[in-house]
Amino acid sequence: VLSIGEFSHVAHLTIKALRHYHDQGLLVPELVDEETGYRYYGPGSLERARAIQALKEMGFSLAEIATLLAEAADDADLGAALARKVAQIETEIKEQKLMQKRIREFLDFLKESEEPAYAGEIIAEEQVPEMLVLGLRHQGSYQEIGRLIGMVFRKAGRHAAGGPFCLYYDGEYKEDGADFEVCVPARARVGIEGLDCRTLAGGRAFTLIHNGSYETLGTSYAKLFEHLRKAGASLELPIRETYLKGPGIIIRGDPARYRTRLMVMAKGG
Amino acid sequence: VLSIGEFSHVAHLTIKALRHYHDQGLLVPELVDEETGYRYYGPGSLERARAIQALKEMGFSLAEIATLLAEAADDADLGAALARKVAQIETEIKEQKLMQKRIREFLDFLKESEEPAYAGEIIAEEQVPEMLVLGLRHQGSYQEIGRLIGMVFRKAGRHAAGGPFCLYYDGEYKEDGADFEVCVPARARVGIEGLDCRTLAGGRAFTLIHNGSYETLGTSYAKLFEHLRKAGASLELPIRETYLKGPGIIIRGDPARYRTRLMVMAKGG
DNA sequence: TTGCTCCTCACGTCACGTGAGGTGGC
DNA sequence: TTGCTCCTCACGTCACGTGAGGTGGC
Repeated sequence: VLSIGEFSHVAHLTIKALRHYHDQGLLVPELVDEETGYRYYGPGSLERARAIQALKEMGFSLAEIATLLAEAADDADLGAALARKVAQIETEIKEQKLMQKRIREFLDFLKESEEPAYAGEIIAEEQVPEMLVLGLRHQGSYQEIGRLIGMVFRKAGRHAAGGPFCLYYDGEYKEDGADFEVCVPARARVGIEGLDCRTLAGGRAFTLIHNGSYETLGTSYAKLFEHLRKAGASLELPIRETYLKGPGIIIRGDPARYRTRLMVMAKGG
Repeated sequence: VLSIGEFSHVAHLTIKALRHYHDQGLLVPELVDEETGYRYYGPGSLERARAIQALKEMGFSLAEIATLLAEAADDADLGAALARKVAQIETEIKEQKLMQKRIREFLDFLKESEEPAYAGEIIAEEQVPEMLVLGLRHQGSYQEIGRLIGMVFRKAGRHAAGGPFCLYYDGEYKEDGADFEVCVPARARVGIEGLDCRTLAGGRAFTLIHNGSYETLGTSYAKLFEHLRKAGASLELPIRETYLKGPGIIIRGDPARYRTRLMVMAKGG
């Protein structure tokens, strides 16, 4: 017979674990000194300890192990419980994989919508090329844009090739019933249920980077339109608003740090 | 502002969970009535609740979520933590798969060593066919057989095609330094490090099923040898002992239920 | 008064690890 | 006496669930 410390070495179990198993009645020492309370273990204990370890390495809890060891008369009786455990682990793995999928999709989204380096709040005139996009047109409130962006990204999945933007088809600001379209650049022409895949025409455009909260967008638009008028051009709808850095999906960033690119196409550009 | 019950509905979180998040400082109500202690939640709480849920579905603990929400200024700041979490989940999945593998291997072993239906303790004379086996020869004590069987099965893996048996090359019983070989039937001729793959010759054999503990094997052998002598045959080494039902790997079955097939080949059979 | 919503303890879960504080024999 | 091995509490972990017992306004 061995003291708990000695047995701990041969069984590869900590003293704390052995005491715990004793408390649980899972592995009772062969002898307990009544005076000192010292536990003593024999070869039978070692055999049982091995069985416990083997079942633990198969993912069973101590309570499960206790009932298994109590009810099974030999190895063959374990079959059903083992098969069930494999299935149970399988569903756990599926949950883990689902978590990974959620994270990976979000990481993809972060990568796509990474903010490119931009100069300050200068008004620029440029020739923009045409672009393949996936769009979702909607009549409603601007409040819904965040939700719609999420939806478009989810539907587009791997086909999304950049950050989201929005096209405004109204000539004026509308609280309700605004007509707009949430878009993402597309990698290739694909057919996706609920999304419209098409080419956005390019042309002569005026752009401005707006820094800060959406509530102050008006001022920036005013500047842009004024510039347009001075240049003798008139705008062609829709207006394009690209969310370089917006409120985020999980964490609402500081509105002061939002960056939005406003773009209007010059008519007959 | 909403009471905890109302907020619980819109946020899809139980009241208990909301109170817990409050205790942890993770989601503090926007207003707490000092007299009644009633909690009241506003739209800001909803946004934070969504963030918490999103991160929970990605596998983060409440403590992790608290630090993430405290330290990240926007979505992009989550990137590193998310990547780490994917890796962490990956190692967890690997552990789960290892558990499944252990269980499956054991289930395979159970299936292979399933006890075929046998009549009682009759002595039979039969022609046995030759058999392809994987063997591990060893000099030592019979005590080691259990361990060696495990080793042979582990090495043979998928190539094992049936239950284990043992060949005894000594003409007598030996406590120490016995010469024996632990074998399993093989599916096909393969080369496995440490195992000898070869064909066991068939021939005229006498077999007897021994029921019960190994300690009483002697009596059964005596019967078998006597029968052999009466039949005018002499035995050819090695003797073959097949463990139809033995002590098991995890659970030591009742020795009274062990079943062992003893087989001796008749010389010049 | 009954019913409903809310509140605050306090305990349980799982498999031990981490002390604290104490003992008996070499 | 010191050191070593052993002992028994008791608390912490994680994210709540499950009561118990009580309150204030409709």
